[in-house]
Amino acid sequence: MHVDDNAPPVSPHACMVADLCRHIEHAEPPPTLAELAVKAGLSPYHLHRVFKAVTGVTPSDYARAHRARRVRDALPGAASVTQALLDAGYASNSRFYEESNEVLGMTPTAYRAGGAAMQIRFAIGQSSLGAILVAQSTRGVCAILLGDDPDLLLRDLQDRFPKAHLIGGDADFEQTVAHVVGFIEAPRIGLSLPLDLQGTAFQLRVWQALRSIPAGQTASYSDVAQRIGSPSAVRAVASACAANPVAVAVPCHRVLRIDGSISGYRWGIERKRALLLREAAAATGA
DNA sequence: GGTTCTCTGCCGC
DNA sequence: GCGGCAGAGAACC
Repeated sequence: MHVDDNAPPVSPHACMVADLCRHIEHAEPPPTLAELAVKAGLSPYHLHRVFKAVTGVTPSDYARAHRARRVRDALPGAASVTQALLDAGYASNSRFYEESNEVLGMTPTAYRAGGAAMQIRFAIGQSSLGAILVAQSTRGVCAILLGDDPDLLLRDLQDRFPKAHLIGGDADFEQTVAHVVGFIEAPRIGLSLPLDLQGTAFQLRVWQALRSIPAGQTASYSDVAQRIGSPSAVRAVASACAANPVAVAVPCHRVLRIDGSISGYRWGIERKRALLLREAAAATGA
């Protein structure tokens, strides 16, 4: 997938951390910090910091998130809830139920019943920035995608929600799209629709921070990293921006390089430039 | 309730 | 860039 127009070069650290992530995913009891340190050839202290700087989360957070993902994947097809969570690596039933609300946003049984067949309405329209796809789950807007080719936008939506039941061409929903297009043309008015954002804990923190940047203002990636309390996680912030599923509603276009130059944009750098120009004009004029 | 592991601020090389 | 300590907190038994 095309994520960043000019992604920074991959550092040796990033490669090493990527290896460790794969190791965490495959090891059966999750590896301890000390074990990971041996594998990386670093001290546990330093490894911990490096890992967090690259990914934005600690190794144990990463392991927890991966375990949670495994349950989510296993739950819909599992023989029982208990079987699914034991398979995913939870030691016991009670351990999982303690955090199930955080992991699933609902009880495990409800998730198993309804989560897999999540219904998503979508429509594709045109805005001054080109083609736009808006999608909405029962909880809120879950995707706003921009591009040149409507077919590619639809394929992107399918990739993001492979198990969902996608419903297009709904007349009622066209109104919602018109609403979102209006918001794209004038972001300052705000989007009065609820968002349904799915992401890792770290991504959600970043997206929340982005939403606090008002139209007409910008921030650097390290500003955002500081704002969420992980000042060294600059690269991870950039990745989270690139993973933003709702263009403009989570204003990742307001994040610039530290020297103020425009860095990459998931939906094309020209769109980022256009959005920023428009917002700056609205801020000074009128 | 004690132990072990995790996490972070601070410092030294 | 890297290692290590101190001390607090969470997880585990």
